[in-house]
Amino acid sequence: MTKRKVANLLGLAVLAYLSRAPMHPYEVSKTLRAHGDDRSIKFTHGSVYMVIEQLEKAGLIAAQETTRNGQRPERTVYGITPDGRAELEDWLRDLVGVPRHEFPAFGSALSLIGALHPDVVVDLLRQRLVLLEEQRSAAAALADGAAPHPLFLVEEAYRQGLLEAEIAFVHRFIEQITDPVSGWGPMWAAYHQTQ
Amino acid sequence: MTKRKVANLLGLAVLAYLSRAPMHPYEVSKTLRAHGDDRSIKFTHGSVYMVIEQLEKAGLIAAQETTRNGQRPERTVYGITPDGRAELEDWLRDLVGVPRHEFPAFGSALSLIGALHPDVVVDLLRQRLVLLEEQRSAAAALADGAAPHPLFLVEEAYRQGLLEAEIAFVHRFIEQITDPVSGWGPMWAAYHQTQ
DNA sequence: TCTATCATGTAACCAGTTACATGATTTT
DNA sequence: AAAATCATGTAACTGGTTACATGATAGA
Repeated sequence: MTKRKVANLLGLAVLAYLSRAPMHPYEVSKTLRAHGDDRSIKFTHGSVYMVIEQLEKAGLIAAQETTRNGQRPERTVYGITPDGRAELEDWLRDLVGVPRHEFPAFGSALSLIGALHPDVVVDLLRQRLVLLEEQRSAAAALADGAAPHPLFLVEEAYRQGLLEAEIAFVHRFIEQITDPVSGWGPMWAAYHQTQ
Repeated sequence: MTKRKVANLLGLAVLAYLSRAPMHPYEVSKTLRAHGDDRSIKFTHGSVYMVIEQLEKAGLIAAQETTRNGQRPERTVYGITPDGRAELEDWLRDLVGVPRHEFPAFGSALSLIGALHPDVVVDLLRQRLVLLEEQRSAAAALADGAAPHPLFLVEEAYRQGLLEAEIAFVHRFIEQITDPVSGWGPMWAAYHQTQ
């Protein structure tokens, strides 16, 4: 895959929204937030302006008109271009069709966890479990609240799957450390001393 | 949590390594790669230099000596400071103890997937499954290759858990779309026409 | 009417990636 | 001895975040 002009996934979301109707940046920002896209895509007010600028430079969107409402700053309305539509389709296909290596923070922490004493690790994992289970409840509540169609919650379902997997993993990990007969705790603690 | 001076997780890894022994940047880079930390932490040659500079500015590490070997460029050896040790401990505790919201790319794509036709989505999901299952085999092979202690593979175990969850999710999703009696396909396709 | 919040955008700063530079060592 | 790769670092570019600016509207 030849590197995309605009890499930021926020750009994809903007393309998706502009493919329905032209909008000005602030409106895009509002709409994204209103639709709860901030749960699945990281963005701030500022980054929306930035990415729109990039998309325009790349020819994927184009300014359509500039209006002014009283003394408010001018608003430029952008629309998607044919290239933009093609990019939207291609990009989405790629993301769905081919999994990419990711770097979840908890994974990074796990790879360095030897630097902590096993006793404190167990405490922390228990604390994490509590918080994860809270998230699970919150997610369940969300799933109950009626959505227009479950397709709108598919991203939530995915998240929940990951959440369950993490909970299960943390449970297993705690047991591996604390198992009275074959637990890693003692060896780990001894190794930890040597630093 | 008051914002960390150095946010990049690569900085955490560098602190962890320097807490065992002082090193010069290139050596850090090599060691990280040799230990396979590039599976859990994203970094390049260049970013190691950058993050070391940041850590030094923040007082978490300090230059210890500058040596020179023939005509090669000078090497500056860095060691961790007491502040650095404290930060390492605190940061790791935080990462393990409290889960943070993340933004996996597949999740982002799912939130926008309505922009694709359901038929192509099903194809893409099937393709994804194939690739995910390849990853699963590769991971299993890795787990068999003898590690000094399973603790060194704990990050892999975590990854595998997530992988299984994703595979299960994709299976379910395909069925939800294609189920002959209550599948979302037709409604989705109709909606998709309207654009 | 004063204050808070919304609407809208710009500018400055900082972090991260990529490309480049150059001597040393190893391979062919 | 030429070519490739390793060892080591710097510099330039680009992307993203944060902070700021300012008029409009709504609530107390």
